Amino acid sequence: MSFDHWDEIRTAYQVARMGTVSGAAEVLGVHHATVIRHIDALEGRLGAKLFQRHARGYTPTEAGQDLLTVAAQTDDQFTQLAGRIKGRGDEVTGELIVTSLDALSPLLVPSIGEFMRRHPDLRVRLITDQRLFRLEYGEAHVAIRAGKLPDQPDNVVQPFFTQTLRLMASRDYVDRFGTLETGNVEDHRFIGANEDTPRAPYFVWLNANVPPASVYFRVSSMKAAKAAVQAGIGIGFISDWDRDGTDDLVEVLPPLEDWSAKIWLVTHMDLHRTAKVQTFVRFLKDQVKDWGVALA
Amino acid sequence: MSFDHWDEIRTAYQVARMGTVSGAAEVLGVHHATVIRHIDALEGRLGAKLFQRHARGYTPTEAGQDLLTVAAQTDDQFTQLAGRIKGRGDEVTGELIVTSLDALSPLLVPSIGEFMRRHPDLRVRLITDQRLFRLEYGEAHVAIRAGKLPDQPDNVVQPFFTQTLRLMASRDYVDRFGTLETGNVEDHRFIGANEDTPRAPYFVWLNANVPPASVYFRVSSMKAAKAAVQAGIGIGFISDWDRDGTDDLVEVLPPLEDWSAKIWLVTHMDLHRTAKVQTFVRFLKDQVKDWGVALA
DNA sequence: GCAAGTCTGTGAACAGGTGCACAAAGATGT
DNA sequence: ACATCTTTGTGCACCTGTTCACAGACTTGC
Repeated sequence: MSFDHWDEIRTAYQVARMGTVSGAAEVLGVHHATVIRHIDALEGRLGAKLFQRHARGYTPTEAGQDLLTVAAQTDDQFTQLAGRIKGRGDEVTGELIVTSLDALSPLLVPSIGEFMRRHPDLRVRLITDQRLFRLEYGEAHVAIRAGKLPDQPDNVVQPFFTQTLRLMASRDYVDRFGTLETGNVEDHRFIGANEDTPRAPYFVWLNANVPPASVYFRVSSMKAAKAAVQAGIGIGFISDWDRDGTDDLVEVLPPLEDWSAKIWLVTHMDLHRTAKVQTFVRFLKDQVKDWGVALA
Repeated sequence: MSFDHWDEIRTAYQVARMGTVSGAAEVLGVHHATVIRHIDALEGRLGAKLFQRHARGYTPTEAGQDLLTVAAQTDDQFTQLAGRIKGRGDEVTGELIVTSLDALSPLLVPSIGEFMRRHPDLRVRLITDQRLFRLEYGEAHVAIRAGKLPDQPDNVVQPFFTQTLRLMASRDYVDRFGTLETGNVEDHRFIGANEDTPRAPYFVWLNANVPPASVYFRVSSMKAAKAAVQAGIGIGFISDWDRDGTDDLVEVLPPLEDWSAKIWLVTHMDLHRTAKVQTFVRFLKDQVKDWGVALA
């Protein structure tokens, strides 16, 4: 159906360009006997003469000239392709796919915006989905993951920062129920997670230390949890970096070690070395300082 | 500068198309180990990863997708090229270059016109030049030659027809000088060739049998010779097929064997088998019957 | 959850292609 | 007209790249 040996076309192309087998052989860096054999094989395969042989060299026939023009285009496109691929490693363009926890979006998105301002040719796709996106299938370039250190062999994992949380309630709630320091756990109303076996360490702590009966409100996102706390529904976890509209809230217990969650920056081994991923990862780790969170 | 191994791009193309090394190997008709080595070599040469390897196969990276689109175009163009080259052998299109003696143009051109009417896609270039065009350099597809049988090894030569000539003069001339049958050669006025050593057999005969003093008019073309005869300048050769405006001329001597010139149809070995050349040559030999000339 | 199937990956035997040396033929320059 | 140079063409030794066989890892169906 389609051609079997593209190299032979390349050889024939150089012969047509140079006009001689010897010249083509020198350009191609092979012996002239090889060139002759390539041409013979190609002609045999096509069932048509591509060149007229004479003592001064090879002159292309009609078919040979046709091949010349086609192969010239191909050569052009391949050189351009090679240039693009080689060059692409050094520039930050194209698409960057980042998968992250939705909870971190308020933190992450402004930083990504700043990154895009520095690299105008970059298109970004931020995926915050329940399901785990697999870097090895090329579904994402960079993943921001929480929890235990992933042990995927092809992934290069580096610590991003440590997310510490504050257990808070509204001033209104404290007026009615007091803080945890003053009262019993059983007398309080907690905001928990929908999942029975949550992976977040603070919810693990909650499951372990708070009876289910005291959990009056269960949510799926940190955003909902924060809103619930602000509404005075109960005691809930709020990220330490989330200072927006938390002035009216009070900490009902000093932070515990058990609540802190390590956040990891994960890239695929193959993509980690590329400039696009590298600069993005470095930029993100720089931003951490401005976020006012604990470094990992 | 440009790519060294086009076959590797072809391999990578199939891998990108199929998604797996094994699938590509089957399509390419090689072992899958070969495919892996090609990809590895190509990636090493480009300095960039083209695919992400995982247990379900190879998924192309950004660079791999770029290669996919480029190589798809290439594959298309190569298949089209092969189709054109293979098909070209069966059809009579493109350009047909014929080199001939200018003297035969009045005979040849109408026939070529008829041939072109049968093959509308054919463009023809008729070269009637002093210098000999060399078929082995692809300068012409078909050559019409006179004289001795050429012995070029790569040329396939076949007899076309035998050009016989008539030695004629105007009625007016005969009234003044008589014919050759009635008078001496020395008393006549001949029309000869400019060249000292003419290749045409009838001029060779003229040189041998007519003293230079009797040659009063020398020309470079048969057309000029005919005009000279018609003007009553002297005795000259006119092709036997040339009946146009020769009614007022009289033959001053019956045709001799020495005057006849064999006309050859010459093609290059490589091109002789092609349908374009074949049909043209056959058509020409058919036309000979209508020309009213002696078959060779 | 286990087994079958599919995929990638790698070291060793093998073979097809490559390079080499030499020959022949035509072109070129003196 | 001769010698020199360039070019194509070919048989043989060698080496690169291919095939083969096997292993390992993951996916998938039962």
